[in-house]
Amino acid sequence: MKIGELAKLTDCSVQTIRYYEKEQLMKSPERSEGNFRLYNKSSLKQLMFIKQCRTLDLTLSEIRQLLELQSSPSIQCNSVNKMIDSHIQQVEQRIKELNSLKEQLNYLSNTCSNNGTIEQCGILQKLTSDVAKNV
Amino acid sequence: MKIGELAKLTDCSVQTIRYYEKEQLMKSPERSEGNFRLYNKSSLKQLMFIKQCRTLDLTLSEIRQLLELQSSPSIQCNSVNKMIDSHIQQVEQRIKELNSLKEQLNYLSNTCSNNGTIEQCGILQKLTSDVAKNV
DNA sequence: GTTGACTCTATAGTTACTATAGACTTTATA
DNA sequence: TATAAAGTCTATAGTAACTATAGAGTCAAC
Ligand SMILES: [Zn+2]
Ligand SMILES: [Zn+2]
Ligand SMILES: [Zn+2]
Ligand SMILES: [Zn+2]
Repeated sequence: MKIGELAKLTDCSVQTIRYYEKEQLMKSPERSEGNFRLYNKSSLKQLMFIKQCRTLDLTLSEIRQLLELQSSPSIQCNSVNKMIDSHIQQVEQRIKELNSLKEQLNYLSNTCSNNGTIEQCGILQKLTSDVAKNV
Repeated sequence: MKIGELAKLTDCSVQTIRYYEKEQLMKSPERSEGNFRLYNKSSLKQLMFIKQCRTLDLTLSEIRQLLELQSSPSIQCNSVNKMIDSHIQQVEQRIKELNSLKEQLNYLSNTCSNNGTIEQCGILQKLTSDVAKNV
């Protein structure tokens, strides 16, 4: 199949597929006589694996590592574990941050009566006075 | 004060301050005879305001809008409100996403006994079989 | 008068794409 | 068969918000 079909099947953009190839996440496929990329089922699997990893927010570099590991099936897998666990921690950390952010934003939002002028706006006043506090 | 002192006071990097100036978030300060930037208390306030907004994850473009609004104190403030409320929604959305991500990652993590080989690794198997499922 | 710390501008790199431009190939239609 | 449309090719630049570097100039102290 040509790149456009692969793109549709995987819900990736054509450019993204070419990008993954350039970044060595996808093997360079064969080419047709007219120099078009030709993919097969194995390419499809490869790309779906990458996509799956991306939905888990693994970086391209981490995915590259996983792909490398897969090519040495008899070594220990604890590095895979470490990677996933460190991700979980990062995600947890980010959730904490965002929850605190949400609180702050809600607090700010409540200080605005929503029918006054910029000058009277509690949000801007709060943003400015927090500044003063911090200095 | 010179840029290094401002950087220390605000816990920003020198490059970031210059970057904010280039991006028109900070006014271009006066210069010394030797062409060094010279800042005052007002610059300090400005930068702290920006920093405060950044900790709330406002984009530089949004901060620029806020700064512009502040210079017309008598217009309505509802646009400020809209901006903040739309942020809150985005943050909530992201928290949801991350929670679901965390679940998936935890599930993956549990499928690894942590003392086998790559070939036996439940994580990689799961990542690959999820792929198959999606196709 | 020279060392060292600081500053200056301009430029490139980061991440994971996305969006062009300009040329070529293939498919569909008249 | 001619041509138009759709798809593909490479190469390059843009995105956000910085960060890092090179190479040169400034300033204070010893
Ligand atoms: Zn990671
Ligand atoms: Zn308001
Ligand atoms: Zn926003
Ligand atoms: Zn494992």
